[in-house]
Amino acid sequence: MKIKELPVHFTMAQFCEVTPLDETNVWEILLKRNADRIGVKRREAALENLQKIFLATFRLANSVGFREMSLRDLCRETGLSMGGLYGYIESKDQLASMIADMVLYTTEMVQEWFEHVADPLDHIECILRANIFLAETLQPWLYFMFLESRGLQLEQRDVAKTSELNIHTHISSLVDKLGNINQVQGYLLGAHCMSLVQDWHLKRWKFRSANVSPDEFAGSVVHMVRSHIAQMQRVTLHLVN
Amino acid sequence: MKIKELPVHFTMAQFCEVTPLDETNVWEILLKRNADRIGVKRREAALENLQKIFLATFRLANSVGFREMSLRDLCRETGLSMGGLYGYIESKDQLASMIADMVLYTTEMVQEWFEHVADPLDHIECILRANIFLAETLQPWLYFMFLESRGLQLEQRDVAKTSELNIHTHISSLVDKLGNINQVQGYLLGAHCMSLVQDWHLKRWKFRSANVSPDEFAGSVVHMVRSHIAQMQRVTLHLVN
DNA sequence: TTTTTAATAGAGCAATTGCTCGTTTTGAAT
DNA sequence: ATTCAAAACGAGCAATTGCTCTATTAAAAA
Repeated sequence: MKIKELPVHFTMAQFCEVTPLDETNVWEILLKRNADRIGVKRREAALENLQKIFLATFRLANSVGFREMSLRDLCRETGLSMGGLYGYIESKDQLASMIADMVLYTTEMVQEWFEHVADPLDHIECILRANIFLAETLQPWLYFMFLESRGLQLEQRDVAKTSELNIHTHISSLVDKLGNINQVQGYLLGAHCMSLVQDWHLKRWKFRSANVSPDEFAGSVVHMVRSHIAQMQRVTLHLVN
Repeated sequence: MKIKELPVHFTMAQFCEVTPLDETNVWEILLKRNADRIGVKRREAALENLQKIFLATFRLANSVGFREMSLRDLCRETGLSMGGLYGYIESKDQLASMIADMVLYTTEMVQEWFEHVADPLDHIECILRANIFLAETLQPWLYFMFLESRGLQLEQRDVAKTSELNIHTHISSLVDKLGNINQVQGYLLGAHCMSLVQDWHLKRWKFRSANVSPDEFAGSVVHMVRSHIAQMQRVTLHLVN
């Protein structure tokens, strides 16, 4: 099945079938995109250690913060030594940059997947679902970016902001296509969409303890957005008549 | 005018009139709640320096992060010396704790203000508006708490989480009162409300550059929530008939 | 097995951190 | 003007940080 064949109300399971981003090939992509900077050349060992390093980074940084995580903590957690670690990263900052790069790469990828969907409302639904389901796979990456982007070097600093604005304005422009909805309303709807979608990776602790599934969550978000748009159109029509 | 006399659709201006939390007495509250820990006894000087210290902390911490803000940076920014600074704080951690305490104090305060509102839908609207307008005054405090709570000592660590869960479950219980809406839907609606409200202080940069006013934002959020609830009730009724 | 290369180990370095404490300055009461 | 506690100062301390570099081990090639 290809992405183009997905139904509008696609589920998490259906999304996972078509996305080239599962938990195994994330590390292959990571290695490929940073091959020149990684000293270790033995592929299998490199993949295994990269996974160790990044999972440990997420565990530490997402619980106490990236800056307060020392590289000695990271060594203890991965089982590597200081020298071993530096075979995979150039510096602590560059470790964060690699995460930023992956997030930018994957989110831009998803953005293009649904350009063929003609109906604006359906298109919005696809974007919402895709971003929620993507966040299910990449939660630690996205969570890291949201909370640590301030601490990154200038280059990667605005990655999160510009990525957010891209999707935001994309949704707003789709709302515009519907007609009968003014620009401020469209802008705010875009903002609300971003907020609702990000909630899934920002508050993962809450939804996990409440046993909410990604499909339930996505369904609720889609329902809320569609209700809001329908109500706005109803009000506008009423004013016109 | 008292809080009980506020209309349901109260504006930012009306809210500011009745709230005992403006930008001047925030510092008096802060001083009062930490009087025993603050060495300096001359009230005027203390108020002025406290303001300097906390505004500088927000400026630095909210742009590069609390942990990466050194106390020497803070001294440069406030004009105080290392020793002078330590007349107002016991430690760097305790500086963060004072912020956590203020946030907890103010958010719990607001929570009680609208208990008299009988209609559940109106009650929800009041909570939404109040939290958005409160975030207009206390934006740097709330933003700090959201982004730095991981770095706090165990005591204050869960302040943000429990505070969020309190309001969340409060809203969900109000939705329950409406009847005809199942528990999962009610839970998710509560989550969406929290997400939409927090968006106002988390993405202040976005709304400022788009010139969105707090009243416009609150109106949009309220409209979205009411539309969603109305639509859920409509669907339920349709199924019943 | 021997040789050679790739990968890891971890003590050590310079810089920075939060914090202290003896000294100096300030400002109100005498 | 004199006094004296309250407040501010800032050099200095121990601890920790990111990072380097040589010694050592593991793996691959001969």
